[in-house]
Amino acid sequence: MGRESRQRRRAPSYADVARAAGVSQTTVSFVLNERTDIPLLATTRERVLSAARDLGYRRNSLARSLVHGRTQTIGMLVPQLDSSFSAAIAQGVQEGLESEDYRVLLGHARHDATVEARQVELFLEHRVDGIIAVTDEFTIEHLEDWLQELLMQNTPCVLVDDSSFCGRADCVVSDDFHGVRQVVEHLSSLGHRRIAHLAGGGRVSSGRDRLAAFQSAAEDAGIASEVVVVPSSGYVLTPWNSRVRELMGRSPAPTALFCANDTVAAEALDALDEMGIRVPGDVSVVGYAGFEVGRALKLTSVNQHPQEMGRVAARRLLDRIGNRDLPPQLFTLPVELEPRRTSAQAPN
Amino acid sequence: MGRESRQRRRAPSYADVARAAGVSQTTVSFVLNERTDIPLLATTRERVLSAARDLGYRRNSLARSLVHGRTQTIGMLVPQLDSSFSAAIAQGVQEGLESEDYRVLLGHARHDATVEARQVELFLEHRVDGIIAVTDEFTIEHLEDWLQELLMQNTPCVLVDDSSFCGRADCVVSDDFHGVRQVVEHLSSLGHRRIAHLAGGGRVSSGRDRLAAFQSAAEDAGIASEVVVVPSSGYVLTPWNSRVRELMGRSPAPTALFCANDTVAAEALDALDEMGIRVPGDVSVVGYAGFEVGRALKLTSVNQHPQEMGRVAARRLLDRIGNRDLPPQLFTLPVELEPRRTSAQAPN
DNA sequence: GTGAAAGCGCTAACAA
DNA sequence: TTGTTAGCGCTTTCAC
Repeated sequence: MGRESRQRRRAPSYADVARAAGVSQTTVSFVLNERTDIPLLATTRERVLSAARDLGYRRNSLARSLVHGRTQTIGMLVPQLDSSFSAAIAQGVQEGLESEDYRVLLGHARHDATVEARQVELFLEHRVDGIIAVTDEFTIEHLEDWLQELLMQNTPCVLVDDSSFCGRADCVVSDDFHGVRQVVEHLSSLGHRRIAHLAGGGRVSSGRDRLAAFQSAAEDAGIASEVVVVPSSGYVLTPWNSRVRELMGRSPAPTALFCANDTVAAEALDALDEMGIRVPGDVSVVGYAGFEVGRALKLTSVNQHPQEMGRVAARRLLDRIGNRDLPPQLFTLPVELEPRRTSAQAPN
Repeated sequence: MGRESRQRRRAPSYADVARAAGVSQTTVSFVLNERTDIPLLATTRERVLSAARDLGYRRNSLARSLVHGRTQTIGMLVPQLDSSFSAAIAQGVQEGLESEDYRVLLGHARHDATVEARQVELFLEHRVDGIIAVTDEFTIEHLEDWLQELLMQNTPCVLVDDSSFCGRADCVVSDDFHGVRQVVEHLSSLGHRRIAHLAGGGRVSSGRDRLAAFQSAAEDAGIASEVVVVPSSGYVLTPWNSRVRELMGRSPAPTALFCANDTVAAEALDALDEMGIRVPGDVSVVGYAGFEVGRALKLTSVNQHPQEMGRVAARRLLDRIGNRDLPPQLFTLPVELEPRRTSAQAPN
């Protein structure tokens, strides 16, 4: 048990197996890859297999990839993992890939465009077969920089949660238009007219889409003149608490708050609680795209299906890897309003 | 623009750069790897660099890894990503790796031991430099199968969230002993004696530790004879709702519920709400290790730091990759009770 | 200062 | 039915 024994010894290679079985490397390759197109003596097959087993042979996918020019690996870029949204997408991607044997390289951009670009670079150095990128409000403006290059060199690529590039790359998004519309119709049918929309960021397409959908739905409901939009603060964290206080101090105050996402909704609920305003008695609150949080708070909210988005993205990426000439496509996944406890008939 | 142009053309290699610069591949290698130990004419350096730039050369890490016998890649095994716990660990791992340029291969076991083993196999075929595995109640019994092999071949490996193997492998866990103790002391200091513990699974070490800690803390608080432990159902989803109903129907009923995790706590809150029992007026509820959910519900709970666990695991793995002879170590990270709105003075 | 050549572990023509 | 050989893109020893 000298120091040697603690080193990881070189893993056995075809050469070792070949020597042990008394055949050539080619034969080893044929046997271990189960090449049915090649006729092989059952006895040689056996000899090779048992030699491989005895030596504890394990295929080396690096060498394989080098030869094939294909890594059976995709890169998955996420803005952050500790958000249930990205995490669910990541989970869906893995599920979509599961049947094929594909590996996933994970790149975590932590909302930083430089890190993001570096991760893409690492993916490319690794010669991934394709990339799935979950877009991010904070880096979307720099997406073009690297996406451009991917498209030029025709590297398969699917963008999730933003449709800005839908003519040039595959995109998978939620149907925010109908999601928002359902919210407005829900509130409107409960008699709400003074609806305030605490809006998300306008940089990512989903933010813009939701805002546009809100306004269009308000018009169709004939309440466009009474709704109010509270924009987010752009690059700094929005102080929703004070916004809500200001909003509810108006007269007439809104009877419903439609929040851009469930985190905002949670903050709004806190503010209302502090002000002694009852939900849904005095004011209704609707969230958007929350998972655990929305459910835990029994928040009326729009359910998105991030896991499904991930699955769709993965399937599409595989298709595109198979045929790089597919035209770019936009996948719009349905969402649905789930009324829970925070919305009710408008007061008065 | 024939079909050719749509194919991904072979990426430029050293051979191409060498030809363009009129030097040998060796020189290209020296220049592009910034080998300061090799004396090189500034002019050749320039020629090589500009040729590389012109051709859009990008290093091929597969080939590199093959030569070096090192991939600068680690495998990260998670039971599932759509739980904020694993996701936060994953995030921490990435952060811990960030300074070095390491890649992360993601393996998602979806609570299935077969899938898990397969992912480990994929990691090994990819010749990862090490593995970080987040343990899982549902597969822990089969962990031994593959861990054994990793240890034998001395592949660096760090286990997160279970200490069962702490003598044989590096483990990173939360200090559940003190976490639970803080809960019992908190409740006890509020006058609670009849505390019910809705326990987690006993398969993973953290489950067992929490239970043991609960009982020991109850003894120290002199309330051991009054506490009650409600075990989970083992392999099926525990119907906590009915358990809580049964529990609160007893006489005397407990005045505090200590839940194994925040999801259980959320279910308990629902059940209590349905029964018209007020929290924390009639009964206090304490959760454990929740993040978004616990915070959103304003649940008194014990905060763990999964992100920090991931960081520690990553640092340790890097250390061990650097020196495989380190003795296995157990890292126990602090946790702290955060009293929020669901715990209060015991009634009467 | 720079290059030729061998080799990392595998695959695939082409021979035999 | 199996072996020989070249080559994937890179690093490195050893010459020049």
